[in-house]
Amino acid sequence: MNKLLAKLTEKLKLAGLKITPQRLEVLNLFYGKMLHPTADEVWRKVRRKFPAIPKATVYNILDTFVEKGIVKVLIIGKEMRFDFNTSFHGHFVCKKCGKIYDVDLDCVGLGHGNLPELSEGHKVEDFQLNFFGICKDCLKKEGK
Amino acid sequence: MNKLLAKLTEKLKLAGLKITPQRLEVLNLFYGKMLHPTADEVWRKVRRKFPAIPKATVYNILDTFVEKGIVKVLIIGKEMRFDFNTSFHGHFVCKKCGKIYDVDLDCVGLGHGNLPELSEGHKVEDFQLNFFGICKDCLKKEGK
DNA sequence: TTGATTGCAAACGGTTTGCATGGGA
DNA sequence: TCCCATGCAAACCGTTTGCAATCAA
Repeated sequence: MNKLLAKLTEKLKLAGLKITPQRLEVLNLFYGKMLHPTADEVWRKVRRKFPAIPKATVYNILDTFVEKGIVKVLIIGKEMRFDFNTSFHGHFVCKKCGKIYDVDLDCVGLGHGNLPELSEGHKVEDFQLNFFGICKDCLKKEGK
Repeated sequence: MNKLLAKLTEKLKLAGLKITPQRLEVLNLFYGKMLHPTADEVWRKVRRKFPAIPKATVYNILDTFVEKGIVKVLIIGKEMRFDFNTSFHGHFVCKKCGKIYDVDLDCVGLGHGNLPELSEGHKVEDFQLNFFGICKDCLKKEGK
């Protein structure tokens, strides 16, 4: 656990950010976990340790992280979410249970930072790919 | 031009919607054109013909069209936009000029309604793919 | 005529802003 | 000490809601 904190502290230092308990807590709660929280969800969890923390501060922390490339913004439906996994990957959103999964993009040739050539001639630097459908677990429950 | 109006009228009838001048005007302004307006942009254009139309009515019309499958919702950055081209295609957003282009997805095997098999086992029914980078026109201007 | 659609105003909620206070380097 | 970050309150703005008036069928 101390090892984790040391790692997260290092993460902040590398980004040129000051080490604050609030920032460490946000990282501690979500870093390396494949969750995709909204700002509100982050706020609710952080409040367990900092009951009086304003939502604006959480937005502040998250915005800073996005700016420094520690997290990525993710728009699912009409919601802004935060992705603490910054590697190249896609997302699958289950229409039934609403869960969001990370998905590997080798199947469409977009894995590991591989960028496509578009026939239109634009220079691609980044992309966001969201799939929608029924997830593995919900398929099982349906018995199909 | 009358022929176009007839076609748009037919479009509404097929969707089981009443023919109103406001709905026809929205379609007339955007149907078949590869634009990706925000609700505000639609409102501004419709106001030229209906100066007193409230924004809520435009939202109403657009929501109805989405429900009936005449247009698709598109979230680019943090903005909700409307896509009057409902065929399977992706979007390219230029970081320089902000323009949004439709792009063909054959290059990643996702053209013409072709859906991928994900290794994770989820059943894909739909997807949304946005590319970000520098567009053809801006590349030219940069002389690269 | 009748229910759907429009016009209008007010509410709503997630996000942003401004500024005083406090804490890390 | 000096900023940067936090805490707090209020503003902001795109979107939604409720309801009366109007219009297409």
